[in-house]
Amino acid sequence: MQEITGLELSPKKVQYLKFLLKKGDLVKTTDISTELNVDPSTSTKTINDLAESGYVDHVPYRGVRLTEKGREFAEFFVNRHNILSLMLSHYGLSSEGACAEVSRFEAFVSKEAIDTICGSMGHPTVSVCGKIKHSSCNLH
Amino acid sequence: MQEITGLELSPKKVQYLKFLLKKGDLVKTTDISTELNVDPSTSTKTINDLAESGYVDHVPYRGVRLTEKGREFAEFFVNRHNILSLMLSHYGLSSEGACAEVSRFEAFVSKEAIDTICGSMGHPTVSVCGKIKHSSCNLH
DNA sequence: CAACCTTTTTGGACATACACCAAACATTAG
DNA sequence: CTAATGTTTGGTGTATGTCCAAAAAGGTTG
Repeated sequence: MQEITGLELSPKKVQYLKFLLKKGDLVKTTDISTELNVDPSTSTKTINDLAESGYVDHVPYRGVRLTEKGREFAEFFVNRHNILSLMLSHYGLSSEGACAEVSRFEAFVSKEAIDTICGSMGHPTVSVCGKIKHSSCNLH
Repeated sequence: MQEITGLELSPKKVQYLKFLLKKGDLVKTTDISTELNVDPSTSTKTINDLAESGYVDHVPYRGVRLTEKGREFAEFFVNRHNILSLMLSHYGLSSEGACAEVSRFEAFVSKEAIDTICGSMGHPTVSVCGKIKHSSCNLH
């Protein structure tokens, strides 16, 4: 289990990891390119970056799978998304609006801030976008 | 007065405009490079970009000044920063923590979201980082 | 008012992130 | 085992943002 600052990955790479976690198991690079609306060659290249950094394992022509490290990060990314969406929804944004807004900036919010916000909310278990787990929250 | 989506400028350029508004009047490109910790040649280049897009006027070797358009955007950027900082401070972040956190992601939050949040807060006039004006808030 | 010193800009190079296209390559279906 | 399909490689391009070295402009002072 490694330190997560929350600022390790670019917005696009965060999207990749969240999608990989949602799909689970072995995912085709083509599924990713379809989901994220990019050329298949783009997703292959990005996946190779993520593999080099140890977030995924890539078996060429076969598919991609999160590593243990990748899974931990992906779970944090999903929680971060959900906590931020819940927060925005408290200020009058619709579920969809909050979700869309958060998707643009979530990659730049630190884990430290998320833990603080999460604690301040009383560690909610449900957001407007999905459920929230607290295994990685440092403020128990 | 033109439409502002809030997503027009990159994080760095938002910083430039906020600094220019704070300093007011004619600002040396060297002051900017000192403030933002970049090489003077970097600030000159970025200022030229902003001048091409109509946010500033640049008189070479003399200084930089916000245009009317630039001033409107800069005021929105400052308000956005302050509203988001106030929001985060409601969830347990310190003034400095909220301010630092917001500085990283503010460029990706839309004016539409800010107006909604601002309205939901009852149009506060004071934040943890400075005062808030409401001239540009669409939900008066 | 000319030479010098300082400030600012220009030009060139580089890094990161992201994207696409065309061609090569592997897998799978028939 | 060949053809169609799916995937990767290599090449290129755009947008940001960065620095360094050299040129240019501005300011200062004998």
